Amino acid sequence: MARALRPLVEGRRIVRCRVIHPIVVSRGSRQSRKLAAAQLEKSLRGMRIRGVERRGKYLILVLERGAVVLHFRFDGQLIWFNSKETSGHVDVAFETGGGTLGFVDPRHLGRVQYVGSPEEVPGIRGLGVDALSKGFTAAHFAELLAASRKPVKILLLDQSKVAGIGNIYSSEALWRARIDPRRPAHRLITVEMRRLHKAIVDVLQRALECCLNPAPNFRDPKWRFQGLERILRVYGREGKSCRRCSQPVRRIEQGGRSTYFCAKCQR
DNA sequence: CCTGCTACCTGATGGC
DNA sequence: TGCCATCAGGTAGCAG
Repeated sequence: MARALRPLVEGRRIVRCRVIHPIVVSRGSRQSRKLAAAQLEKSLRGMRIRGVERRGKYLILVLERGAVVLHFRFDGQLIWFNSKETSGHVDVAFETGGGTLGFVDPRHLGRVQYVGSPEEVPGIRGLGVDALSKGFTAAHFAELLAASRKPVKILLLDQSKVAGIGNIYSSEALWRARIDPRRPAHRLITVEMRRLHKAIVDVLQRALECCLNPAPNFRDPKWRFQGLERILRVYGREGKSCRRCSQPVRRIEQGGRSTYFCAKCQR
């Protein structure tokens, strides 16, 4: 998202910001939502967008002064349109001279906020090492695993340990590394930790390549990252045969979320 | 401090 | 067709 968005918005000035559904700017009362919405609109008026950054699953529009922090949760997305008319389900519209960026989230679980610095957002301050950064080394990862008794799948989802791995890629990485998602993290042996580390990096990089070509078309109001299914080996394949050993893929619940794995070749 | 559970929202899907 | 239950790529806040 950050890479695709950069050429579209970098250097542009936000002429006006309109909050259409205040629920995405605050989870407080109706009153406090309205207040937060008004403050966001006021803070962004006339502000130039210097750059676009990503931290874990947060997207950040870096402004001349302060920043807009976006989180998409399950369904949030961005679209770009030319008119000022907000068609469809736009929650927040950022109008620039050359077009409007819309934050769209029909379920309203996503968040949009203006901050002086991204570090003010607790979720960002608390992020662990980013899975796509140089700091994510096998050695560091091994230390994290060794320090936790949680099931390894649950640990992978903990953004305060490693930032950027979600429910799909945690299942995918464990399948690639042939590790049972239920195993306590600290019980993995060194070669398994290294295998899992490589699997995480590989699966995220493949997904990234997939998402960048074809690049998302923000002008299509119902665009989605395409072709991700092509790289998925287990996620969502309950009952279908394992791509490695033909055993049926199982779905279990861990921490209230679905995990997919093969009980035969993941040990 | 850590851990596990639930609320937050709405739309799509599948069984009956 | 309509109705109901279930599921969804995530995180914050709470209790223990």
